[in-house]
Amino acid sequence: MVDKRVRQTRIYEKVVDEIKALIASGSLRQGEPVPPERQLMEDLGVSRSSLREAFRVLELLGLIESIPGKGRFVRRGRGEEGGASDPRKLEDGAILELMEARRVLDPAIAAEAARKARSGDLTRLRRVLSATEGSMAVPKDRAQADFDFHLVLTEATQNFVFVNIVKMTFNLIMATHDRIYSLLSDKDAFLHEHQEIYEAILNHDGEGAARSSSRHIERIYRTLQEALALEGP
Amino acid sequence: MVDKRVRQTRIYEKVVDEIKALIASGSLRQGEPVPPERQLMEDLGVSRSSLREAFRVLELLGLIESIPGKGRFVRRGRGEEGGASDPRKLEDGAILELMEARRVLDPAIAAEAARKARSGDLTRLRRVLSATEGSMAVPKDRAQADFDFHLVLTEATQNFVFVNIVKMTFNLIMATHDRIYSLLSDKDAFLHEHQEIYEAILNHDGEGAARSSSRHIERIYRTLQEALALEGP
DNA sequence: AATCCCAATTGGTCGGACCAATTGGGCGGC
DNA sequence: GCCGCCCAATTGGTCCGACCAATTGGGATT
Repeated sequence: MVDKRVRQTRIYEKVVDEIKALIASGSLRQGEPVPPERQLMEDLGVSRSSLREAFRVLELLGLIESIPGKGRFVRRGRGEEGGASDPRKLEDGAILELMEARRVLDPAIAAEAARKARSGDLTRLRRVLSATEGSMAVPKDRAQADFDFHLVLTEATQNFVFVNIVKMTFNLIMATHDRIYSLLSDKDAFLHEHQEIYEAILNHDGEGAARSSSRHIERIYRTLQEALALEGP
Repeated sequence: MVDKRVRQTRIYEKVVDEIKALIASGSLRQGEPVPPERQLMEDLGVSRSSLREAFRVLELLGLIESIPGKGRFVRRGRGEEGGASDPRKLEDGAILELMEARRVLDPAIAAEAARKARSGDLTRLRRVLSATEGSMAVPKDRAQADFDFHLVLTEATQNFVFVNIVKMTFNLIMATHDRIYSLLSDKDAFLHEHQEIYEAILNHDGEGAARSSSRHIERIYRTLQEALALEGP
């Protein structure tokens, strides 16, 4: 009998969701302090350890900031200094921050990959491209395809720092902001742009790869910006 | 005199980088189990709590999988299944790779910081600069000063992805290669370049900040290249 | 030989303790 | 009365010890 057991939910995951819900509902507003650990233990009925593991995650997601001796604070969203912004904007802000980082990174990585790629890397890129042509219907598959392509691309740079960074950012995207790929529905554009990047790399054209990659991420960025603006209250 | 330390690195962050280094160096291979918590506590000399917070992060980054009752395992990356994963030692090559990543990142971060910095960020930058003027004698202090400056600079971008990236890459430097800073002895150049970046940010001059940052990192890159070449075989 | 059972191992959770940084209020000096 | 210093309370960071649940492997039983 195959073991179908689903992974049990850890307590810290529940806490993460509860805090995220508190932020989304407006109970915790941007810049405001989160109740201290010792009080939350009581309110949520969990131990301090679980609480702290949850906050480690929330920090990494860019939702919470911890300051020893002071407290934890809901991070301020983008730009909007003036008060009363939609609480929902916080997670949206995190998504846009992710994309802004990629606007810088992706073209540079593509250029470096074009310079450094070996034949084995090209083969693997080709394989990823053809493998994902048919499997981009569901948002989850699009996310996976995008991740696969960019990871293989990054590994072609043979720079472990880039690889670490890409793994990290994409995992952040896929772990918690899977909403992104339901907003990005144009699979043909995805495939075509990836193809374009691949061809530039095939020709060892660093500048071309950077340009294609830049167009790719700029389109995604604009699309997300518009989609998130539309969703507003 | 007050301790000028601007920021202390959390223990779990160091653990995260040590584990990442173990994976990158090939000491821990994909699919293989990570040593159990109770043994790692001893090996790394940290408490189980810090260890567990580190693994929460490594899980979120997709590097580790935890299975209760069994153990923790290095997750298989999607790009590199074909075996032959050339695990390189984290040595001189890694230093240069780190610097190549910074050649791309630092100017972009400086430019973004120039656009986004608020008065509080400028104050903190000034404080870091003046605090480190006198404390760059020992290599370890130079490393700390460089880290502090770049971290505060990055936090001025108010982009948590950049902050995460910088924390990780710099911690990687300091954990495994404080040797870098014994090769970089020109403390006046360091200070002057940091000062220059600061002034560009003060004027909200994105392009200027990027140029200064680029000069800074290029000098470091060249210096390291020469130093490592001299040390060579 | 096959099966069952139990003890050891491992991650998950809890509670308590202490440290370091920050903060705010009260006390003392002016 | 005002200013400044100091201390106690608060808060996150770290460590330690304990117990639970799931898994595993080997030995005892059948």
